[in-house]
Amino acid sequence: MVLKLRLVRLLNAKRISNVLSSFQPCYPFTSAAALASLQTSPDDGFQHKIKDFNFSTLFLSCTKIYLAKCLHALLLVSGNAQNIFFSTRLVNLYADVGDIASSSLTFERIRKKNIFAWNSMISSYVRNGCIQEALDCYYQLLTTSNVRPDFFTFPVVLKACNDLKHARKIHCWVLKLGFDPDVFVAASLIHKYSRLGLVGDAHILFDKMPVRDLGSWNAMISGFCQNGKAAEALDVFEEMNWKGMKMDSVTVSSVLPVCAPLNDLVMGMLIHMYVIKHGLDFDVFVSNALINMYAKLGCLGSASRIFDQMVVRDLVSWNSIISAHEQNNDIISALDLFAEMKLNGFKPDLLTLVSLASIVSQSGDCQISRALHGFIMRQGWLTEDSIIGNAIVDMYAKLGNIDSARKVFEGIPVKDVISWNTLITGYTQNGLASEAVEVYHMLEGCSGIAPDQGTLVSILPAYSHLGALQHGMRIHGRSIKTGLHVDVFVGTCLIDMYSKCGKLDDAMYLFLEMPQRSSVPWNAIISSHGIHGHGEKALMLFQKMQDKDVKPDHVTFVSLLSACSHAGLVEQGKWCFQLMQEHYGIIPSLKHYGCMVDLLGRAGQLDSAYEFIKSIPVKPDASIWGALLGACRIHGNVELGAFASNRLFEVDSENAGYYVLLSNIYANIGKWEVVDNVRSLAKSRGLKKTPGWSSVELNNKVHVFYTGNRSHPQIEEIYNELRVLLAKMKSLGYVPDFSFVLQDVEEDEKEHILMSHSERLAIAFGIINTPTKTPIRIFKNLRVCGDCHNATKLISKITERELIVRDSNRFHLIKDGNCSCGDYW
DNA sequence: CTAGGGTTAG
Repeated sequence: MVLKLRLVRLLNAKRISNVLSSFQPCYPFTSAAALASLQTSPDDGFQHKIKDFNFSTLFLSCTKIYLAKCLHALLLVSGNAQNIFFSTRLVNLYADVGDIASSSLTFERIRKKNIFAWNSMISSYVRNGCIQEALDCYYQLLTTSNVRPDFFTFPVVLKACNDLKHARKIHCWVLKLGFDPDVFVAASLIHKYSRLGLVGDAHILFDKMPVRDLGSWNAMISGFCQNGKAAEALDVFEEMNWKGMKMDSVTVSSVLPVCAPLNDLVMGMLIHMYVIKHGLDFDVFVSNALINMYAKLGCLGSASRIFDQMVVRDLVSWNSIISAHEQNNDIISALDLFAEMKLNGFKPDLLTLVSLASIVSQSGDCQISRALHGFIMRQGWLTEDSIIGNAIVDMYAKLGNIDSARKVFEGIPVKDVISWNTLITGYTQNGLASEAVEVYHMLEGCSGIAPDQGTLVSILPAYSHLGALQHGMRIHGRSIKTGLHVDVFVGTCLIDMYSKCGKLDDAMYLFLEMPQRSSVPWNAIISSHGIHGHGEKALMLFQKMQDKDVKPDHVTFVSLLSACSHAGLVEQGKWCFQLMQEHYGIIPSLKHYGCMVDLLGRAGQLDSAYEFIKSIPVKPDASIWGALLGACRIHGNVELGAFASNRLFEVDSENAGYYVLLSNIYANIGKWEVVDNVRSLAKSRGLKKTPGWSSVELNNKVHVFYTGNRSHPQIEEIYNELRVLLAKMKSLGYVPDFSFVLQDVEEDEKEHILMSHSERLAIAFGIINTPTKTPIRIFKNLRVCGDCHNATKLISKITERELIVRDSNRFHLIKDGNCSCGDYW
């Protein structure tokens, strides 16, 4: 280093630039040392030599902070630091190498600041993202200096202001000073207005422009694109083409991002061809935009090809290709690319980590999730931006770690509507519907944030899950008020909500009213008919869907197969399963296989179900064996049930529900010792049976009843009602089915146990508290037992009420002593 | 010595 400094002094000034640019980053103290050395031992000859040197070329070679400082030192030493040209250039140089503090310090030291200096300072702040400082600097220019802003000032200041109030104020200044016709100023104003969504204002200015260069067209288009106004952007885009204006790389990279939201792959490909024809693919922005366009439209191959062909890649390119793989569910390649990115010397930024969080949640690795969270905290990104916080909330929620999700949510300094939506969805997806509702009420009550489309989509499934029709209808009303009911996703959630609350007719009415171009609403209405036991109707709807050329997806077939399974349509189910693979080329997932096992098993074809499992090309998971075990429970096949549960506990020994199923099988045939063994096995593994509960909605409040729990204030009344009903039921020929009592007790006791099932408490509560002959809707978290199913039928006859019971498995739509969704199994 | 319009996200 010392040697190098000596060199600096000995060489003539013209060589200095070469020496400076050869400095390596391993000399972090070079600039300070150079400054000290040059100041303490000034060499007259050297100073004399650099006095007349043209520093302009030196500015170009300074690309790092220490080089900028070095140059600053040389300017000081050579007595050039007071020169306003050089100081202004220094202001810009420091800003360009990212040292905004030195930049502003240099600016402060300029004694007589001219408009060049002011403009440079404001622009430096903007380039470094210091928006407030830029505006402050501008107002300082207006109020404290004798210098007047010029037409260079306004474009920069406009870039800094993000709200309408400021933009209008600037516009007034522009008019006052007569800069209106200047192309640059006008284009900046146009861009700002179109970006703020003021279509009209942007158009007025645009039409008034005497000369329009390509930049003005681009300003107009990009403003609309960034504001989400795709249609307006395309109008301008077409007009531009029509007027013979050739688009450049800026036009292309502004317009490409609107292809995906419009689902317009053709336009994307046309632009891509234009890009190739005009050689614009060497522009990094253009290639990045192309990668993102293809990735979002599901063409991962095209995205990868563009990435591979890129000569120069930046951080955005890497982020884009990683998120492309993440969005298209190729997490292995996404992780490989992440490693490759680091090998290429790129440091991950906030957006890399957002993609990574999503990858981790798909991979299901809880350990990595905590490491990722730690890394993000250490970077200080969590306090900087809500986006990364939201991504972490989502990640934890998807991994089932809802408590951590909640904690991170609480820590987000400025929560936006997506923070709330993510948490609500997290609770719903983890089966915690009432917590989701609680968070939704907090959002409505005290957050000051307006719910959006995403909020409705996140809260509606919670209400469907709780069977809370009145609440769900309130959301429906709300969506009509805000015009969101025409949204396909909101509409689909409403269909789901109405059908899960027993209102299949209303669900169908909504379905007929909404656009049916995508598979999403079809899947919802098919599954609605499925859970109501209307398998034939579900198949008819599927036929209609095909007639209308709507392409079914893997979800469609899950809905269809489970509809067939609930209605006992074995042959039709098999046909669907074949059609899915042969005609639509959909590779069955474990969900589809599970449905098939359920279909065969429910229908009593237990051996075929087992043979089917053996034919599955992938390793069966717990849900597959669980379906077989459930079928064995229905059909009382002890042997196969024991076999299935052994396989089951190999893959999942943590789910208490499966132990209950197994013990039920043995309880049914009176093998109480085995029942005890299974129960103590579950106990020794620390598992607790999920307590059964039922809920009923009354006056906008959800009342929850636990089996055998006597804590409700009206409990005496409820049991009285049940005793009266029991007597009437017996007179109609009711005989309790004790096979559903899984304890080894006396018959009297068994009768009482059946009567204390949570669904009966809820029904009795409903009967007491609602007008006669009105329908009652019950929701149960587990399956309704066969005895309760029969009892409910009789109660409906006695009370002349419609009883709608939804359990974790299906619907029981009971009226006049019959269940319109078919009988128990 | 100073200026407008561009790509990635939950």
